[in-house]
Amino acid sequence: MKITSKFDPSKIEKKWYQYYLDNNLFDSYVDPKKKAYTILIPPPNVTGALHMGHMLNNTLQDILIRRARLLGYNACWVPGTDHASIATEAKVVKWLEEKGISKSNLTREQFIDYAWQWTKKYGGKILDQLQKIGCSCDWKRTKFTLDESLSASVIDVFIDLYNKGLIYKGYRMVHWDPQAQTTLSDEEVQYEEIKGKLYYLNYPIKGSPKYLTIATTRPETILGDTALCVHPQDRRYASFVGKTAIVPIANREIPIISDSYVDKEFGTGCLKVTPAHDPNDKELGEKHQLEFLDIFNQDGTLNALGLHYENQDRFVVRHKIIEELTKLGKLVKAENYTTNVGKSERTRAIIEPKVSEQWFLKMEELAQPALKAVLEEDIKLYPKKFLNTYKYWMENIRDWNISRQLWWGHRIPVYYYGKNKDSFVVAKSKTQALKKAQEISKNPSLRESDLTQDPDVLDTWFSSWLWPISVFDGIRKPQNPEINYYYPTTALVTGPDILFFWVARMIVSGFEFREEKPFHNVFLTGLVRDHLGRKMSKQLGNSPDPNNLIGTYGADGVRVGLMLSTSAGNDLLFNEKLCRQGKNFSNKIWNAFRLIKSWNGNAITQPTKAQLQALYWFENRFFQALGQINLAFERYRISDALMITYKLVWEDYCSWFLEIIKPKYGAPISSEVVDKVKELFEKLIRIMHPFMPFITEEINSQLIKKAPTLIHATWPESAEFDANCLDNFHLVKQIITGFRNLRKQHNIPFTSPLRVHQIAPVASKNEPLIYLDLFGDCIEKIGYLTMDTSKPEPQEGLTLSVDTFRFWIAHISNQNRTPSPKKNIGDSKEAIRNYLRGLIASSQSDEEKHFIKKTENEFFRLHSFLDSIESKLKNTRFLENAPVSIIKREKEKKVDTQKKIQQLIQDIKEF
RNA sequence: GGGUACUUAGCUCAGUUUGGUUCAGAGCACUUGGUUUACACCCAAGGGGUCAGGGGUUCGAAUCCCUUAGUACCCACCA
Repeated sequence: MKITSKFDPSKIEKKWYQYYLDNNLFDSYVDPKKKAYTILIPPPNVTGALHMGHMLNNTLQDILIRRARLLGYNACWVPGTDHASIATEAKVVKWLEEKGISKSNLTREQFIDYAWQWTKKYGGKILDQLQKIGCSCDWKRTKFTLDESLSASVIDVFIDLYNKGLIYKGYRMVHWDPQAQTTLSDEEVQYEEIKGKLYYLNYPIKGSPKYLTIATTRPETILGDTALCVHPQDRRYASFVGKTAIVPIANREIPIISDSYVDKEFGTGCLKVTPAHDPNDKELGEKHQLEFLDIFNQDGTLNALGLHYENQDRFVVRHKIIEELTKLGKLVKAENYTTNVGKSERTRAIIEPKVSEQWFLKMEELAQPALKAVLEEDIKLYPKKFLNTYKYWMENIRDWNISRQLWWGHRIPVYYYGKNKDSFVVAKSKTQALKKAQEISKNPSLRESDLTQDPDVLDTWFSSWLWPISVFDGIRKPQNPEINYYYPTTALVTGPDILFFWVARMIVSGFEFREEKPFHNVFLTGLVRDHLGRKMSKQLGNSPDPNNLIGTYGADGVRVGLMLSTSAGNDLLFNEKLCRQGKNFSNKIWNAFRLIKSWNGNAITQPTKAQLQALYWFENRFFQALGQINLAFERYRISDALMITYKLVWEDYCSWFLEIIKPKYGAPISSEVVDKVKELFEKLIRIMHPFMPFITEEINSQLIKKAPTLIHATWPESAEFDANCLDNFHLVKQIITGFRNLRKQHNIPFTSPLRVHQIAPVASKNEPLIYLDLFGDCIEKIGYLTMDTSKPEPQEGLTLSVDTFRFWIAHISNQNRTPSPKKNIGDSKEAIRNYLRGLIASSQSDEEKHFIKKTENEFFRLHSFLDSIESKLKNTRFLENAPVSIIKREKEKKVDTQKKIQQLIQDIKEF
């Protein structure tokens, strides 16, 4: 591959992903010798297209799984998709409509057939997209919730729970989605504030000229009214209780009852009761044994009870009925009113509360172990703040409505054999059902054709709550080695929006069917929002296309961009700029690689002191950072781990370390140094690999090849580090930065940029502790800073070469004004001050005086800066803790630094 | 209506468990200077914050307590 300065990720991404697949590198097999690290993908909807939320989730999972692999675990990431009954069925219906086929003209079998066609054609695309961002799933294990084994598990579980008496059939006020024509669970309903009207209507009283006024937001439901209700202590209405009111339009007679449920303050204090269409009214209705009048068809139009409004939509009727009531003089007034209206999460249709017959799962008992496990932190939630919400929900859990009036999904294994609603059996198959039915009904002449299976399917979550068990076929085969090995899984990574839908229920099922938690850790990511804080949605069009992102920034770049902004558990305000940062980082790494690769080390050249020093320092810095990274991973603070890595690589490795190591152009470099530099780089590559699998893999293949691929590599081992050395280097940085700052302030022009070419502190007390050649090629122009601690006596400040000082002056003024005196005026502060005063005294103009004064200030500023760090530096010994081998070589190669400095000073003088 | 959090630099967020050696931090953005031979997708330097407002406890508060304001999420939904 041709090396270019700009890193082009597209080719290597394809190349490496294909290589991984061809060599089955993501596969995992039961291996008792290794510890398992298991992650199950939260199965995306089979209809789904990859969106930013998936990108975030799955990148996190991939980072965890790749790191686990490096740590030597048997890492297993199981992918798969969810059949998502409502969402998929809706899509299939739409697809068929486009083809001119109506669902109502199809038999169930035909429809299911089409649904499978659709699924096979368009479904599961999302898994291909996951491959593009580098997800290292064990693709051979890919599961679908409608797979045979998973479906069979669902049916087994239904039967089991039914036999335990936990599943029952009941009439409930359910959320009815008139568009999808199915019930929804509480969780599938979203409330929205809608501006509507509160209508005040008069109900005549039978046998009296008086009337009662009620307030309602839903006037169309008056046709289903079966009572009026007032508060028992409400004196205004006491005389009405027990009388009969007449429903306008319908002219039906209904009782006037009293119940303390009614709020005297709201509206008129008089409530119309519609038991079939309001959850609270339903309770009132049951309590007072009122009639239930269901006035709606399944599609939200009115039925025969709607009289002349039959077959008209509920919202159309609302307007018409108000017109009619106005004509009849029953409408008192209409106030503007804001009300919360429930909408279907899937179809956005306004929910109709409806009493209907449904299957339920009793939850209270089941929830107990699941509650306990989380409260006792047997299962850990990250971040912890979700614990309270979880607790509250589990303590107030309601029975789970598990039936859905759809075709796409797991059909409820209930078979009716008689006309009576209770004449049913629960069985795995029709054949078995027949046997049972024959036994129970004591009617051996029953035939299969006499059996009708319940038309409903199960809630999608009723299959996905078994996911951790059923992907390893642990429901049907509890002793399956697979499930015993991989279960409980290590971590679950998902969004907090499905904490109850899914996470809580998986915990419940885990304890119920395996008596063991399904996972150790739950990592809840934030929701992905745009940079304005809005949710990403198709309507807003603010969700970037992942494919484009990958194309523009590379998979590694996008991964880094996403991870940079995911502080644990907070929503993520996604900004494409972050991907650019990720891409820039890739490029930086690539160029560091190019630099290192270009070095041809030779055995003759000796390492410089600065190089040895830098090697020693960076190694320690690496281990410091590694410890921090490991800790961040343990706490699931992935973005922290990445940021530490990012700074380690960019700042420490590239900006400081490589700049010190780098020889002057064309100068030789010791092969020993090159080897060590590569070795350190290779360590960095390994810790970067989980974040940026592709670029690291490519570099590994070109540079070191220690392991055939990074899938085979190991995570670097932790080690103690020399904190003292890090402190010392920090000081060196401060000095250098200080000088750069001064240079910048004085706008001193340089023909070449400022670099640190030498940092050569040495061990012996008899040598200058540190000297900095700050200016590389421009050495003759600037000179040196020396800090000479060879003198036993404590010094006043640091020794600064006067020639250096002169040079400063020269440059601060301008090129023409190089000071003439070349005599040594002494290095002490006093001497310099005297010298300056002399200059001021003899200066010709005010301008020059001013200039010198200014220079003096600057000089002493520099001086006090150096003073401030001098005390710290005095006792610093950079090599004190260096490995013996380095010290040895250091001694062998010892240069008389002082001599060298004097030589250089001499050079400057001559200049 | 009930509950849980949150408010720190222009932006996104660490730091609050256990008050004091990270106490005012990071990344990005910004300003200035710079094409050198890894990288301008770059290098170097710099500016920026009464830690939401107010009060209290303390020798000492971003951190603990009270209070006000604002924001987010969860739960329940009143006709």
